Amino acid sequence: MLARMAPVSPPAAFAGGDTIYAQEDAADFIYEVIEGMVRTARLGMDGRRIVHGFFVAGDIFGLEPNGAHSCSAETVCAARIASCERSQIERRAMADRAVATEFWSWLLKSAEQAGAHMCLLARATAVEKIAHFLLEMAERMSANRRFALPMSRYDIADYLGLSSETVSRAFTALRDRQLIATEGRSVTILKLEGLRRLDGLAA
Amino acid sequence: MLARMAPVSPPAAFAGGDTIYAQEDAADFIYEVIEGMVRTARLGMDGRRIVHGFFVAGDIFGLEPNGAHSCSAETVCAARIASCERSQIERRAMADRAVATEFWSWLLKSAEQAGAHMCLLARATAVEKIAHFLLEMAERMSANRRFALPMSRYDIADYLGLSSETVSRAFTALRDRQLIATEGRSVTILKLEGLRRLDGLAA
DNA sequence: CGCTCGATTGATAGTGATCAATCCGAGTGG
DNA sequence: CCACTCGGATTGATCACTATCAATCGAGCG
Repeated sequence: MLARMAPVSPPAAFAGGDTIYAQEDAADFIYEVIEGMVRTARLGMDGRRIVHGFFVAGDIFGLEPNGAHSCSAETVCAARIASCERSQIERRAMADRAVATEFWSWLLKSAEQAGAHMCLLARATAVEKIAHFLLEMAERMSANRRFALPMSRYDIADYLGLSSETVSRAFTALRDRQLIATEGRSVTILKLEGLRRLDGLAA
Repeated sequence: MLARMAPVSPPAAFAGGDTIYAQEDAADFIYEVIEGMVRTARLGMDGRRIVHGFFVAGDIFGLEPNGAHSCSAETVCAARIASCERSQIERRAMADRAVATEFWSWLLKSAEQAGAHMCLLARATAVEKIAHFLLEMAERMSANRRFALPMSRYDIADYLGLSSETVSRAFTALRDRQLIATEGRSVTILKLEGLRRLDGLAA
């Protein structure tokens, strides 16, 4: 929660597909998703896109080491985004011990998540990646069984290092195994345990 | 440099292959490599290993969000390792603004590196991964053209999400293209530009 | 000397990318 | 209102890349 740490601007409203900042833009602000979803992505020289992460309500993004963003950030669907000057955060972190602690633990947690994602990218099969992805999304969107994925198959593919066709096939494979049901972009988890068994990466 | 930030213990000497800490151990210390090389790795339930990173002289490792290590850390070759209580670091960071800034920028930089590695894992071919790996190692071991890789092909494979055989084949492919020369585990870069062209992931 | 481990190379199989066609829903303009 | 279009999703066919299985070779070591 950014507001606990620094004064935030009133949330700005975006439509789906809007660009919040572009690769190489100056990284002077930090953002928090109030509602909706945001993705951060990087484009390689050869046009290959990598989606670094999806951010939902309560998530913070836009913090980067150098002066410039290494990723672009776009809304996946209509969203409201609060922002805060980076210098403000830094000043507050220096002055207020609680803010510093919160920020520090947040940084560590995102490093941890990046590590888990690296495991997934390095070693999991397509179906395992999708199973993990669905469990991750269900948890982050705090949905029990049924939830709507706002992002396209292309977004999922670029997040998991797959092609969109393979993402489709993995969905149908899970559906054929009766682990999930799908209806457009909304997913119902039928057998949580079955998905968990496929997500065998966590130690 | 850990010593600038907190009192460190005198460096401990390890042989190659020693375990510094194991997965699930309590994460009460932070470490700095003084000499040699360390790898951090995670084992999945099914035995698949993922090497999260290699650390050389000057690198810090062992900092994790929860109380327990999610990775194990082992020496790749004989090494000297300094350590420091985590609580000490935290106390110093609270008290000294310069320490806090240094630590913070260090955290952000490692997040950035993790992001770059995710791109590599997600989208690069085997030869591209090896090309990038060699450039990364040449830079981090501050070697100009010729350097010895202390880690095995298995370590490299688990770092890049490949099999050891594929790593071997990628090395011979690069050798056949006259981009590198190899002699056991030591590598000579013959055409830096050729390798850079393969490493087309950075934006 | 024989052992084991790591590296390399070959042969084969499997997984996912790519090319291609179809289908569907939403938006658009006649 | 309906034909039209367009992007996303799905499925099929084929191909490329890498994993896997297997054999060999060499170095280090008891």
